[in-house]
Amino acid sequence: MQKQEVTIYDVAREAKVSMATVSRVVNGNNNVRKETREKVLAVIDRLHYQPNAVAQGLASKRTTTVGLIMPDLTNMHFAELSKGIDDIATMYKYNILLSSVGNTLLNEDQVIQNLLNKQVDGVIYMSNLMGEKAQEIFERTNTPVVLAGTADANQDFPSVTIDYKAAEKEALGLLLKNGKKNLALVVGDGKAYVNKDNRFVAYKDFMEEHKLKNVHIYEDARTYEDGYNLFDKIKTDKVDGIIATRDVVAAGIANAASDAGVKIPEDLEIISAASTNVAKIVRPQLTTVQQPLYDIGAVAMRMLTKLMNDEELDDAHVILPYTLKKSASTK
Amino acid sequence: MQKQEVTIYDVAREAKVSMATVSRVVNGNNNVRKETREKVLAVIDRLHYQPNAVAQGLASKRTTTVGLIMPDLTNMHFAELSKGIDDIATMYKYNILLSSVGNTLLNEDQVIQNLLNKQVDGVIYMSNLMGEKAQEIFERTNTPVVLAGTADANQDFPSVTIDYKAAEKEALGLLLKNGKKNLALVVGDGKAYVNKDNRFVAYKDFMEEHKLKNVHIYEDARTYEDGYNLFDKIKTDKVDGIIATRDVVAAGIANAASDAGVKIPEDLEIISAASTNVAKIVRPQLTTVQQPLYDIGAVAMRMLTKLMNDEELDDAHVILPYTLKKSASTK
DNA sequence: CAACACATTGCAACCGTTTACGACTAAAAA
DNA sequence: TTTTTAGTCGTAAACGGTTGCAATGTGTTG
Repeated sequence: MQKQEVTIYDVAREAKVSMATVSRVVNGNNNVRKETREKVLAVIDRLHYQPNAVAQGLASKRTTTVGLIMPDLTNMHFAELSKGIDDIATMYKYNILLSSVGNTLLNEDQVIQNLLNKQVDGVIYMSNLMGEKAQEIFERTNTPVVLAGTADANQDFPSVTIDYKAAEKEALGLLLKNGKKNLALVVGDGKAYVNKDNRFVAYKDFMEEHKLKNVHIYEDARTYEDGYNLFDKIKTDKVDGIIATRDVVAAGIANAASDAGVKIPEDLEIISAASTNVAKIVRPQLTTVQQPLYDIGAVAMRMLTKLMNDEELDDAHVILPYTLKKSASTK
Repeated sequence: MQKQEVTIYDVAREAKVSMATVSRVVNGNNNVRKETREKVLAVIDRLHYQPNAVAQGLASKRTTTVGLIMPDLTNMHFAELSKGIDDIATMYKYNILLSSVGNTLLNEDQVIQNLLNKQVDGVIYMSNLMGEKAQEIFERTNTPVVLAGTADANQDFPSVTIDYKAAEKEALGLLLKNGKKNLALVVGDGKAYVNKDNRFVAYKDFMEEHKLKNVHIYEDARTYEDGYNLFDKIKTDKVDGIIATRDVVAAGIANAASDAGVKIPEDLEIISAASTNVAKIVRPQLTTVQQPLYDIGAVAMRMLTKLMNDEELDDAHVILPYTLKKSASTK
């Protein structure tokens, strides 16, 4: 049951040097004579010595671990973000400690506190909406935090996003240009920063600006089924242009429309604000707002590495470009 | 820059007790008088004391962290597995340390070693094929390992799977019953345990058994585009029945077939061996082998908790039931 | 040859906990 | 009253490293 077979002390003894010296060669400190280094390395090799990262963490106060906070692993949006984060983290030799907070804010603060107790060197937060307690915890700690694909209303924390308002308006503009007047917004969590503080605002601005009266915002549409089932209401409301934030939802609406004999894009145009495989798979293929999710994650992680290294950030609020990619679900 | 504001020692001093006592109340040890406990808890509360999990880990040799090894976060297959794992891990108060090993085996052993150095209490492995070095490392350590959705040829490690051979044969049987004779297998990694040691074997058995001559195995089909592009070859080979292991690939084939005017299921039947949203979204909807991915992950994690707790496993090789769910892509 | 600079190494404190062990107290048993 | 017993609590040694500082040796310089 001996977990730690061989410690730094064993190596020191075998190599006839002090632990300090072994520690130095393990950490690539170059204040070591070449022959000594080689001698130590030989022993390390022979004994299969592996440093205990927990002990290193305690002594050095750095765990080379970053915490990731997200709502749902199986949501492609977060999966893509995570991939960008993971790749950069790996590149900089950080491990990722995962924490999904489900879809509710319940216990978010406990989850975060737990992460902090594990002494992560930094945190990437990509949940939709930061709760008050969470924010307090983040403000109290000096562990750096970067938001990826979301932001806080006060811009208190560094973040990486796209210009959600502009994207929303551009998408709405396309629908309007195509002659659609009864425009609707379909979102998941209405309280999410991206929705409440961006999409809703942009939508209302747009509607006012173009003197469009029929405001339709549908919330809590998260799954394919939600989208499929929502179609009835959409039809009743005579909506002819839709922007859905998740593409599985958009796909559900599109399929329901097709099944009901409604022609896309003639009678109904659909734009998805996310862009995953699904948008290509559903027929007609969806016009989408292409968010550079991978890049958002990667940039966020890169920023975090700087912060963990006590470097300054050139820009604490990076906004990456999006593109509106037209496809068959709009004219 | 003081990371640790308040330690157990501070609490001890303020509460006029020893560190040992504080430790006891923190860990819920009941050898503490009620009044003492309350006094200590009050101080903990007042000082916002949070235990340092790294120090706990070093002293107790348990990190309440498990390592997760998988190829790709953005592959729904692994995402679903992970969710099952994550939920159970959370339930048992474990955190997850993520390690994706890309699609190549390169450095897999380093990744694993790194995880082990961080003193994870256990590992869940769900990559397709365990490399030799990886296996050696796992055999040398006494950190428990459970395989989820895969297995090793020798059954050396506990695992949770479905009966891939039976599933394969049942699917092939359906195609044959529907009059298809030119049956093909489309897989991602041909060397993966699930394919090499199960699907290929079952396929060849089946073909022999039914005296079918035209063997078609297509490898390296991983993405929607791969599937779409593969269709040409499939057509040339006059294949009329397909089992694809990934549903995005199946969707690609289906869409390519539709675009080429090939009728599904009349001229071509398709079965997907995986079952995510995509199978429902593509038209015609795909007949799928429903793997209980979430459950596989959950059961694997549950087994791991037992192992980490030095409990015996009733069954080290759990096989969960699958179902063949017929839909529009087969008759 | 003395003085000094620099490279190399060891000493020992420290990181923040857990936990065996023993001490102490008060109540129960003899 | 004396001895047991059980319940509480403190002491101090781990856990496996890192790192500031001092010590040593070696070569350089005046």
